[in-house]
Amino acid sequence: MPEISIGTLSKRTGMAVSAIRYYEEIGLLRPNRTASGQRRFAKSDIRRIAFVIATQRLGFSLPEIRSQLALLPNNRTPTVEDWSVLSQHFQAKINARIQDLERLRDTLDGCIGCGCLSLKKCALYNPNDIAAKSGPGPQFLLAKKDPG
Amino acid sequence: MPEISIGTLSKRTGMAVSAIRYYEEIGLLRPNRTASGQRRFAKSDIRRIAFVIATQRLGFSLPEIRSQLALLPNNRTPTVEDWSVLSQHFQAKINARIQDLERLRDTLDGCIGCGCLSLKKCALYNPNDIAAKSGPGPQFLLAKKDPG
DNA sequence: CTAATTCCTCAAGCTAACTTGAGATCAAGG
DNA sequence: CCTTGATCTCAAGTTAGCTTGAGGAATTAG
Repeated sequence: MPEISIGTLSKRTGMAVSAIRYYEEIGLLRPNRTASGQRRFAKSDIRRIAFVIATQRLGFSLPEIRSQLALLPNNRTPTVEDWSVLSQHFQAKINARIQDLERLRDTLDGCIGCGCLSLKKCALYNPNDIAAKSGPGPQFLLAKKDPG
Repeated sequence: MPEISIGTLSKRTGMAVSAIRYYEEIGLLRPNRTASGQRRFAKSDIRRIAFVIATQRLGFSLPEIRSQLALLPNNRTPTVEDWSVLSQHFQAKINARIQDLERLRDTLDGCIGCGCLSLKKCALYNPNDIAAKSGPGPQFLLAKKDPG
């Protein structure tokens, strides 16, 4: 059996069936269909979902991830080489994000701690100082810890 | 006049009036009221909102931020010293987050790039390697966090 | 063959962090 | 005094990333 059912894919990845169907809906996955209409996924979709999980945890949105996955060849099963290319992309993004945080950390004391919370000059409110990610809500969807 | 209106607060912080009202609703701000019911904010609420904006950009949720702001004295206007305490708290959290990202970056090549995307041993999917997050993503796979 | 399981679609619901709109009141300027 | 603009409350809408439920069909185990 070269192709797997949605339930199998769900068990292999830990991703809920409903989520997988949603991923198809937004174009992250493109399964085949049996004559009766059931989805049949390639085994390489396991890795595809794994990649989605991983990069989501890094704070990337599904549209962003989709555009990255679009770099994979769609006429054949992606090779290790193919995945490596995507890896490079995200390495760069992680590095940029680390630098943002470091700069932020270095200016925090001289910003929140001092009297400079004037909203004019403070580095914390200057959009250029932090990776400009569009959209409402929290800009950094990084791992969150306890509310302390 | 020692106290300011919601419109003034909005202009000073760049925060929408509707957002300020929402912040009151969830307990981030506790303005007084005039006899006719209009909100009157302390000038120190400008800094309070500034703090919310800054820490939100770091990826903290409003409940988390509220729990931090609760450390401020509520019987008097917070001093630079008071704010500095909060600053320390967030410095530690930023450092932890930077470390998470660095570990992630260091394992990414040996994870996405290689053949280890087996979901079993890969560091990217090991919850212990990354602080559990809330929000988007498969819920059961990612441990729920305390809601502040 | 029957029963249990899995799968299908479509619609609606959920959470966070707000925004928008309706309808009414309040405050300030001329 | 009257008009304009600011403010009020309350309800519903928005976006992302899903989950849940209804109602029905297909597949699999016994």
